[in-house]
Amino acid sequence: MSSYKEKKVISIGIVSELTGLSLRKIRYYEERGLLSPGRTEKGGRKYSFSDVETLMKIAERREEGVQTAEIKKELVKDIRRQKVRDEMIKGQLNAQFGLRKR
Amino acid sequence: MSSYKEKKVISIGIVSELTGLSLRKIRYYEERGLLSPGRTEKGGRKYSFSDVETLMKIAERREEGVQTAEIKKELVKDIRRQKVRDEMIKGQLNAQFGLRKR
DNA sequence: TTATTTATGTAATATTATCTCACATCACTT
DNA sequence: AAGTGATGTGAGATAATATTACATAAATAA
Repeated sequence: MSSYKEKKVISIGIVSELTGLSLRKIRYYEERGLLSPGRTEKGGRKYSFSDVETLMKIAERREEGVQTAEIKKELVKDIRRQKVRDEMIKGQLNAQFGLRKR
Repeated sequence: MSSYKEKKVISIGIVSELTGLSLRKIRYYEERGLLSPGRTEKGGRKYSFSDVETLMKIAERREEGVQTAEIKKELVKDIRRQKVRDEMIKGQLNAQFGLRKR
């Protein structure tokens, strides 16, 4: 949940370096709803490593000519898939350890 | 090695929020050699989550009245211990998988 | 084809963040 | 008493980021 990967702590300049994307693009993808960074009190954007990964996926798909609206759908699907995966893992763990008498 | 935890991507303001330490303190501990953040091209400090954890250790020890010179020694020891642990894990993995014929 | 929309760049201006350096202070330690 | 350690605060300079607007080429739709 609150792993390092999900923590919103990276400023947009660093994200730009990490991804190779321009500030403009990063902000635009947000505008289109493909990701939602956190905000500092004064309005600064804060990204997680997970956001960075999302941006790299976006970049890849954009290079393939896919529009942001389409990419957005894909990302939503990704998230759903991830959720299912999480549930399965939780289920496995539960089956293994959760109900065990001791 | 280059895990999220070690990547230097967090600016000093966010580190301050995360740790509750003043900017002054964070810079001072660096001056005393207790940690070494990365730098951007223009001179901005960049910290990793690992650095943040180190700072929290420092804060704890400072509250206990321990001086920075002493804390520094402790941190060096911590690092050595961590190194030993890493080597052991590497050894285990190697014994399990490394030399196996296939 | 013409009109729209998408995706991006760029410029302007304002605000916020960070840097370094210096000076002050207070609590300890010599 | 003097020195050292730890921190606060202020000044001045530079860098980073925010928002808004205008421009535009390429893709899509009408």
